[in-house]
Amino acid sequence: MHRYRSHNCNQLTKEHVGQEVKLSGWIHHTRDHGGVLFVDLRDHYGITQVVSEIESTELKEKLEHIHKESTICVTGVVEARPEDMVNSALNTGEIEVVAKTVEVLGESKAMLPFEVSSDEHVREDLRLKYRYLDLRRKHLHDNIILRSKVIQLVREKMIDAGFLEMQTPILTVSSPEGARDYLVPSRVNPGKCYALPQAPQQFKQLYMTSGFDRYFQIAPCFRDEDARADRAPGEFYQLDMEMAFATQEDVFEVIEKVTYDVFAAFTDKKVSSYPFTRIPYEEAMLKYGTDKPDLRNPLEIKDITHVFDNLDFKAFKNSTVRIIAVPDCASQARRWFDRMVDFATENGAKGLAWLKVNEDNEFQGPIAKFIDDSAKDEIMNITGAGAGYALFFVADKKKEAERLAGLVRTELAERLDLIGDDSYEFCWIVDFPMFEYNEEDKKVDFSHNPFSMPQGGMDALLNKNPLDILAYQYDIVCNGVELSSGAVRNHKTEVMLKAFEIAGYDKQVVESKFPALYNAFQYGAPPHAGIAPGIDRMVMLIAGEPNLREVVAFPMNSKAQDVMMGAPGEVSQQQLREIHVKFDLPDEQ
RNA sequence: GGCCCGGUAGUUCAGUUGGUUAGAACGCCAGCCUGUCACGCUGGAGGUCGAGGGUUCGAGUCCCUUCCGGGUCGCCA
Repeated sequence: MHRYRSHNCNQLTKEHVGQEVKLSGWIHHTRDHGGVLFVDLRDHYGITQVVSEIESTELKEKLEHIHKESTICVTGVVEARPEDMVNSALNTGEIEVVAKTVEVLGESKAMLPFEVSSDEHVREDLRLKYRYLDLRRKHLHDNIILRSKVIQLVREKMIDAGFLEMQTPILTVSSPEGARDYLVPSRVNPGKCYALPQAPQQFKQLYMTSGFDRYFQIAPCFRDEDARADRAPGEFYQLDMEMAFATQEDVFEVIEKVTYDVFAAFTDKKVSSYPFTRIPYEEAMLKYGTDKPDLRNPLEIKDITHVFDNLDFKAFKNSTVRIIAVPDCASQARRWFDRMVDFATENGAKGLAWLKVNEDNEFQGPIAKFIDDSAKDEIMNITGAGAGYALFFVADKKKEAERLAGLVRTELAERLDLIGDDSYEFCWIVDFPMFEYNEEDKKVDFSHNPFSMPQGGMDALLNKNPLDILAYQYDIVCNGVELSSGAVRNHKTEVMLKAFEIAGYDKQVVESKFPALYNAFQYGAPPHAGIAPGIDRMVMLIAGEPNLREVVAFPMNSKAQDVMMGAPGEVSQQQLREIHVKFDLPDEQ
């Protein structure tokens, strides 16, 4: 006979009636009716009802006093439930197990920190402290199962597409670009530190240079940055991939298929069919005011700067003017518009002008008097607005106007409930600028990844205004969430040196900061390109969760602490001496 | 580091203009109940109202400081 179980708690049906079985699991719930006692026995797979009848008083007494969430092992006989007692909510609802023996395997305290059997909202710090109890709860348990299945499918799809899963070092060197590193002091090299990788960026490029063709890895990445709902502090996972002899389109083709297949496999919602929409960065900033637009939002921003050139409206003079036309909105109360103005000013706008288009297609509202007939016609033309529309105007310096119009677009859609929740809308943002002007330092900087290939190559670097040069740099975005960025890499040392020179770094900096890539590329590098979509974010989107911690089994809190394990923790003086570390802490008060 | 929201029983929450002994539901404990599956019924235990200070005859409630949690900006692919 089996030591712990002959079946799991989601298995037994009418077919098993009459069999003697053994089940193990957690006491999910008990219902004591005096003469008869019901126990819902739960394991990873499901729930089975165990019954103790009046004839076995001793057994019933025993079961009655075992605390919920204890683990027990039950032997008994499967019996069919009467027709009208079938529980259709359970896969095992046709039967029940009449208990003969019960053994307590692991006892639980009487008072649980929170109810495991209910899905009632619980304070998050408590959930994190007792994560093993939280993970027993169906909702989170199912999310972690989903996560595992998503990763498994991603792996299968990548391998089907000819990719090899390969590892990269966890203890490596600090990368000077990007976020702060997690550092690990070296014992045998006093005064030196390893860094945990922010991404396996350089290693995957070295794999390509080493003659491998298609690499991928479900890669842990470490960044010492402050948390957000969609950004875990500390560590997270990426589907890191790279392809040799590949263009941007080659990467898109692989990733579009994998993301589509994975999302479609786990959701009933509509998933964008591929090829996904490509939106140049400049266009995204104009139409959506952001480089991670939510395409479920039907509103679009238009530029009407030129319309105000000939009008005597001082507030809009010498500004970039953007407009959002919202259908079926003119009926909103004055107070509703005032609240939108408040929203805009709270976010740094000087104001938010608005107009209504009335039944006769006339403008009504605070700034109507400044807009003459020809300007009105032009605005109606550009926006496609008609009766019942409300128009919102944002005027500022170009960058600020873009940002504010983007915020207003999102806020309008949310307040008017225009964002449907029945689809995953993917798009690529392409043609990111290679450089940007850093106002603070008064210099040209890389705007994203310094290893991206500039469009036009060396010729562009030599002959174009740096701020006009675009990069083969792209983001994949879903429902307003940035899943990843990627790029065609710069595999030519001379182009690399020139690009760094424009950003103010000389040859020596490149040689010393990126010795591996710089040296490797002098021995014949293949053109290569890649991307690294965030696994946690994908699962978060598929699970419909608002927050990354709902799809991570053991997440840290927003202060990058694991309150269950007590990480980060103190270490002994001996350990610190061995790694040659002394803390320099601010004086205690 | 800035801003916003929150912290009341084991849990989720309510708590009026500052006014009697701070409540409910679930959970827990005891008892009753032979068919429940959110079982039902009776009774009971359980509170530093996050902490400290202040105003007041009187503070869960008002003020100040501070701690903790979440969100967001800064930061960040």
